[in-house]
Amino acid sequence: MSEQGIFTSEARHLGKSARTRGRIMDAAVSLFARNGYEATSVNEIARSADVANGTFYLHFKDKDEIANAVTALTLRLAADVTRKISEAMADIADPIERVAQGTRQFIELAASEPDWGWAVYRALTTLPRASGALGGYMRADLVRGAEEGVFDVAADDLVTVTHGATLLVALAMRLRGEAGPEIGSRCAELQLKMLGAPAAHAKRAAWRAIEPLQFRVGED
Amino acid sequence: MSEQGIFTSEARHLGKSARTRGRIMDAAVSLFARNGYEATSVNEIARSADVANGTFYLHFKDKDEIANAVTALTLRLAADVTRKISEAMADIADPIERVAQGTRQFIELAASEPDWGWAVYRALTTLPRASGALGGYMRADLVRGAEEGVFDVAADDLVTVTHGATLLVALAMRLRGEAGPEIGSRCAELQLKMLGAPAAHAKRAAWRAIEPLQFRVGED
Amino acid sequence: MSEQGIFTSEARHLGKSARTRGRIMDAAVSLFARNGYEATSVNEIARSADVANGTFYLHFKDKDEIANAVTALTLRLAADVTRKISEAMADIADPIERVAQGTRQFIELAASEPDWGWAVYRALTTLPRASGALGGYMRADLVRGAEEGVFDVAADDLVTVTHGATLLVALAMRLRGEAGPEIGSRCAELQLKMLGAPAAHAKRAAWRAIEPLQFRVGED
Amino acid sequence: MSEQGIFTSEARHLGKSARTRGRIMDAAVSLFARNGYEATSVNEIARSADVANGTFYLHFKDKDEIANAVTALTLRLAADVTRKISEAMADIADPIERVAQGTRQFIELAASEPDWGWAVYRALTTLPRASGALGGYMRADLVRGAEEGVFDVAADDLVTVTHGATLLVALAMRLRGEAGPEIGSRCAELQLKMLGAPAAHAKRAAWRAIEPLQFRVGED
DNA sequence: GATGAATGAGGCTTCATTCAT
DNA sequence: AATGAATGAAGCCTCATTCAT
Repeated sequence: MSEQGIFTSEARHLGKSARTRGRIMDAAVSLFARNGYEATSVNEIARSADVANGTFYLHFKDKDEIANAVTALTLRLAADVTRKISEAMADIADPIERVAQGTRQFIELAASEPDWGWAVYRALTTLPRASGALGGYMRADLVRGAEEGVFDVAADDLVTVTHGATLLVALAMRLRGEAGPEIGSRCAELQLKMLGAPAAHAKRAAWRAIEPLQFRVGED
Repeated sequence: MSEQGIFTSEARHLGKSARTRGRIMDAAVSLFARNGYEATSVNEIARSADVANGTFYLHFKDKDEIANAVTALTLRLAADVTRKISEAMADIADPIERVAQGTRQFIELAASEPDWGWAVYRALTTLPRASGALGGYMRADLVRGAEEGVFDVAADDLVTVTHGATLLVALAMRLRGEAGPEIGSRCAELQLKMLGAPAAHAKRAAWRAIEPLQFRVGED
Repeated sequence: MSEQGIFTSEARHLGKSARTRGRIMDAAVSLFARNGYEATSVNEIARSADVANGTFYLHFKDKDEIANAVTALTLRLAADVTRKISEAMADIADPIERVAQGTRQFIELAASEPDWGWAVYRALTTLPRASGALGGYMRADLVRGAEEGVFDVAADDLVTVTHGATLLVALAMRLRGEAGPEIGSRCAELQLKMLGAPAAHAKRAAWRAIEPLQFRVGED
Repeated sequence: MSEQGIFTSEARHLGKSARTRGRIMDAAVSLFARNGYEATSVNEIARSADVANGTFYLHFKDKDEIANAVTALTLRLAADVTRKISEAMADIADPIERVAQGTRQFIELAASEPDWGWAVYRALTTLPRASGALGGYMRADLVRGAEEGVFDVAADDLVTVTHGATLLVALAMRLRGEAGPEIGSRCAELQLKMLGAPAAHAKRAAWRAIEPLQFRVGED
């Protein structure tokens, strides 16, 4: 099971057709993330999914449709992940702690599932609008922090997108192997300072020991 | 002269061949920035540059080569710009003031030359390594600030790339018309807070009235 | 029963397999007539017949076979129709009256069953040899008329095919809705004049009131 | 020169590009006429024209465009031919003689240039509207005959289309080699009788010795 | 140097046909 | 008998690249 792709695993309880579709999606996610949409051919996806090229079109109307499907699923999984991270922090009220934990857990989760991590990275990087879909839970903490006066900026577009971009920079370094787990802490610290959180408090929250979450991406 | 593209103007003192090459580069920059590398065909570039398609290959070995040339020139021009911005601030010593001015001038310059702005955006966004090439002058201020103790973080990769990404977020909003000139100030403020500059000082520097620079991108 | 296709009804007393085959043929007739052989896909036929695409191949070796089967059945039904029209005119001896009635009844029958009408039109139009198969009963009247001296031309190929083509021109106009029931009379008049029948006699026969036949295409 | 296709010859004085286009058109005319539009592939056309498949698209936007071009040129040539036939009969006033000559000359001309003959046959057979484009000169004689009272039917749609269909039946037999030059006379006789011309006059006109026209299809 | 016609590999997509269930 | 997922050849078209002028 652990050898399966993120997206195949969603379909593992379903029929054969759904599993084939999942294999194709997995192949597409990986290729799109590695080479981009344009540079990835349908035949390449099919070959990588070990199906005939015609089979692709049994499951997707055209190349556009799989791109949309991949993006939608990527974002849905990302939203699931942020929701679960948020739920796991249900007992934490302090927005500073929440932002710090959220950023760090998200990065580590992505690091543990690099295909998905790159898919998220590419989706957020390529489709500017994607951040909106994902950012829900993340932005909630920024809004709350602003309301409570712990942050000194409103959670408008510039701030939320910059906040997200900061996370993505760290995420990419982590995925590329240019940084270890501490990058999450450093990134969180930058984010919190940018938001206007008190430096000492930010540092403490960002570097506090945390325990990794106990779920995997794509789990139901 | 003002009707010429950014890159043609570089070649205006050179021979006819160099001018043709410049026209092709200009066309490519604009098309790559607007539609991306894959979606831009060589014939389209040639047509847009008003040359026969075969002419393209007199000046560039293949499509890859022009992509590299475009990127290199984009980055060189970007470096020129940051150098000139830096020179224009020769009498400003305070790193906080320098970062604020640098960010704001860069964004406004890009806004006044959107083709170039998008080219820079795309280059920095697509090629992660590009930030290194560009960041030289910008990073110098981060380094100096760290040394002088005005900033509380070292200018390492995470910090400089995040610093750059923050600028890019604002730049994109400006180019898309989603924000006006004030976005530069807001962006600079976020950057400075992230770097650990005192909030009051940061705000003052970011919002101080400035006068636009008196040069154009691509001028020698 | 009246909702069934022309060809299904042929199979209504037979086993399930034959009925499925009939449904497939009905779908094919209609699609071939509407869109042509090449533009009609096997999957489309199967879908339109409400069977799985694989089922098609239980009943037909390949796409060619159903085309032949459809053509053969179309022509057989057309022959049935002309036979029945001929039988209904058993008490009419005058070849002029028989040609006039035959043409008019044929056109109106086709108009009342447009799917079949188009199938016949297409079969006769596409396959030049088809006219031979169909023309049996019609030609008989031409032959008899020539023998009796009411027509002044022998019923050779040119004459019979032209006779048929004349009918087809009128049939198409009728099916397209460009003409009403009177087109049968006008067509018959042209045919009879072409055959050399006396003009007055031809006109009288062509325009005499007739009563529609009391059977439906495909009835046994 | 006599080895060239009908359409190439139109381009023989033009540049290389026009000649290539002509070769492609010639190949397409022949293949469309032999196998039909759907059953003819672009690659087949290119191969038959001795060009690379990509070359096709230098000259035609898509397969549809060449079909239209072929049809348009076919009809234009057909109109040219009927015009020239009409001009060659400038000194003949009698509509009966004109119809007879027109039909016979048209068939013999087509027989002498079978590729063009088949193209015309297919165009008129496949595109019902095509007869309008072509029929101009032919219909003029029917109209005149009706006005002068030599024919007893008005030249409406049914009559003109049937008139044309009659010609096409004979044309096909001639092209298929199923009939010799006399088919023109026989066809013309049928047409004239259908139109109500006096039988003796019709026969005389249809069988009168004629001399073949002195021009070739596609000549300027 | 410049032109633009020509090339052919390769991409997207359809569809007749097969096969495991 | 029936299903419907899977196959892969083939069709349409684009485009990077070459070449004769």
